[in-house]
Amino acid sequence: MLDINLIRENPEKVKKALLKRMGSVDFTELLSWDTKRRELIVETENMKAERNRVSKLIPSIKKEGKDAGVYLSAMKKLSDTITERDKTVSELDGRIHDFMAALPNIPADDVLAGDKENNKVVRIWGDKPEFSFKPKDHVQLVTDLHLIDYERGAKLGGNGFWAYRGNGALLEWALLNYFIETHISDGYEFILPPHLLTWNCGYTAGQFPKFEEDVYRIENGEGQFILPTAETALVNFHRDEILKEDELPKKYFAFTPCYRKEAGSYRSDERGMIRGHQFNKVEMFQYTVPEDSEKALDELIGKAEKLVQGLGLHYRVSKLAAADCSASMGKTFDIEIWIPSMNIYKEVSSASNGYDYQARRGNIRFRRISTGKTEYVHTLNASGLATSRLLPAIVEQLQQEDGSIKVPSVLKKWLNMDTIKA
RNA sequence: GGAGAGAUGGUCGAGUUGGUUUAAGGCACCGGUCUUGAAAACCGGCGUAGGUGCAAGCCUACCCUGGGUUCGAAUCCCAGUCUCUCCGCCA
Repeated sequence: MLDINLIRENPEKVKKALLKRMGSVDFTELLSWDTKRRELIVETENMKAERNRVSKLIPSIKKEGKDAGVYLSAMKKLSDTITERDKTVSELDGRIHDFMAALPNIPADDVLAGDKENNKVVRIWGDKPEFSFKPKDHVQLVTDLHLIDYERGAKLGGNGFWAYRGNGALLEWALLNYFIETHISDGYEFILPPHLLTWNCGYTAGQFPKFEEDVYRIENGEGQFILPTAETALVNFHRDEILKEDELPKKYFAFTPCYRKEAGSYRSDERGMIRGHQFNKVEMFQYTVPEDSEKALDELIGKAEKLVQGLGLHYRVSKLAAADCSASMGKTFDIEIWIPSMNIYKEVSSASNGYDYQARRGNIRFRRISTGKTEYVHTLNASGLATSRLLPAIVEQLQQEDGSIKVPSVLKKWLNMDTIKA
């Protein structure tokens, strides 16, 4: 949610910024609703003040034994008018709210306009592995090595699901442990949240109402949906709270599977486990004071990169153009990992600064010590990491001529073998 | 799933036969006086939001949520949510 004051005071500036990510922006109607609303509020509040004043007089009039009938009927009439005007105000409130709730975040000044094609590679780490033999693709590798069972996964969950088995499950579990251990030692608090969330959680995160179709909803539940990312849970952890300035930043991470409908997605060219309806992810999250959020974003990207580096995998970092960022986010960097067989870099982490956008939706504030006033916090999230693209990258980048996979040394604590063999 | 109890500002808590409570009071917290410093004591401040005003301020709303009754609702009525206790069922 944007601050409507920004639009009142400088509609052109906001419009210009939003046009970096949207086709068209028009505040004319919004501003007329807003003006009308404020006029009506002044009117009705004056009436309410009058009603309060007179109502307070009535007991003493009665006490004196006089007849208050004149006042009663006048106030009855006034109350009816107030009720009617209040209805109009709340209708306007609703319209304004719906309009505001549908607006995405304002892209940061240094974020380029346009969609994917304007994403900028800002860093490259390592080199594309060269093979002295004919490398296999990950679908073949994980199948040959019995790491992933696609057929039985689809038998159980339908198209877009797979099952980890044997060493594949161990490898997955080792990766998650590696992430978790790293985050704990960096001072992040481990959260295991509910996987079923209420509608409000989706709203605060900025996924609802616009992207309700992207999540699975529980048909016979109490209106919950299954989380598409742990971000949705973590951003709601402090919803409707006023935090203390000196307890910020709050640093959390969570492990959950992520469930996504991926309706209308480009699955056809993405074999294997590049895009599924369920994947595992460890998610980092920070609540910060506004002036520290850029620094926090750097920290999050750095942490995600360090995890990939630890695995010894070639990747690059891209700064996303405005329209490629999620609606709630003002700035996003993706860490993209090299998938040799596809000749392409695929996202394994997305690190974003939401600024105060989610905080406004979720009413998440802190009290500034120097002023005693409340302000909205900034919220940031970053995957650390998602495994569904990582595992293909690992098996493809670290495959050897005999078809086995070299196990990264950071994982040996949990996966006690040098290579994964058939 | 059943029964009971409850929900008031950061926290505890008064108010619940509707109208001198404009939500008392304690604690915590902040500022000040005193002190070499601290504590204690004393003085003052101290919920959130919307509107209006250059400002001081003023007005309005909010006592779990949403409706309703009334000139007037923390207080009465209806529906719901959550928490606690107990019982049942279940991994």
